[in-house]
Amino acid sequence: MREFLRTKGFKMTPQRELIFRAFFELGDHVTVDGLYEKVRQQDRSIGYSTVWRNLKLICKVGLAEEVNVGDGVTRYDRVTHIPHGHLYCQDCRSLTEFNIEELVGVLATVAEGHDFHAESFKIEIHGYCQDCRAKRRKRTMASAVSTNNEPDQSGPDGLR
Amino acid sequence: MREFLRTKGFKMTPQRELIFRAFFELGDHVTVDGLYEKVRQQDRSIGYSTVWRNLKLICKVGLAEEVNVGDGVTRYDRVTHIPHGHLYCQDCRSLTEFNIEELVGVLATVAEGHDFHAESFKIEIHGYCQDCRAKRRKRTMASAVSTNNEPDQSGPDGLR
DNA sequence: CCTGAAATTGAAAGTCGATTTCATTTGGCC
DNA sequence: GGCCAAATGAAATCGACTTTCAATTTCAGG
Repeated sequence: MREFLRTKGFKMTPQRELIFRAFFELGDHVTVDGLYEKVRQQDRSIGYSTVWRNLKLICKVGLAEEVNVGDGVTRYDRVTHIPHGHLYCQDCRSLTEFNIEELVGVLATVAEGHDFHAESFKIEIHGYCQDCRAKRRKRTMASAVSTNNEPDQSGPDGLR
Repeated sequence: MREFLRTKGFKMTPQRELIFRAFFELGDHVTVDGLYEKVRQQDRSIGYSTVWRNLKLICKVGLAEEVNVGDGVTRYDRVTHIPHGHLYCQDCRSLTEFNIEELVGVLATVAEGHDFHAESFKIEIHGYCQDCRAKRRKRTMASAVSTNNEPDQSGPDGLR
């Protein structure tokens, strides 16, 4: 790794070493905060910005890429070269991957048809995962008439 | 419209009237700033938060939905019921729609296979539109050896 | 082993769009 | 008309980044 970075003009530091290691241990869909937490367990002195910068660096050297499902938090995936989409649970915010090799062909055709130069494809299915549905059922069950947990039936100005 | 809102417990106001009208005139992919600009041309006294709240309201009553391509700005689309994906130009940030009726079936199957309750599908093709590619070619052409416009070949710490 | 330029780090400050607060002003049903 | 919840506008706040800056560290070369 040190060697790999050196060839790209970057130096290795203890912090970087730790951050890279932690990133690959955590696997996919890592958030800056998540990685920061993890890294801090080993070294309380590492700053948030250092973690952030190194996550960006990992992307820059091509080992990861940002994933943005539109919930305001950027996640980082290891680059795999196997095109995949994401199942995004709107409840627990977890991501699950699924293969989309058969779909990229269709999308490539669509792009072509619009004289658009495609760089990447993004496919997401938003909804509720098995676990959260189960929890929700239980919760609703428990509170018979209940304090509504669900759909935003709030009145005017009850935006949000 | 007034009637439609009333049944949902909302009142009509001159500002709301204006904002709703402007939203439907602008068409798809409207941003808060964009709508604010438009609305302000008619009434300089309307505040940004009023525009924002009404855009949210339009979503709440089911007439629009948020579109988030991960560039930090939320756009609003009129709800159509015709499933569509977006071609997103990374240069000019424009959105173009394309039909995905044939793909939702595949995605529904994927979700099922993961015991995931799908609520919505999101399909995006990120890349460069025809126009921007043309402009880019011209620009590159003009500056022979040039000041590089392209790929981030910046050195260390040149994150961004 | 030294050196010095360049890269890196950590804390703090700054961005920027989204969202909320709050005092005040309506809208619409009696 | 009068009431009261809903709506508005300005300003403050939030939160996830992103940058700044002074101090520290790395490592290519002597």
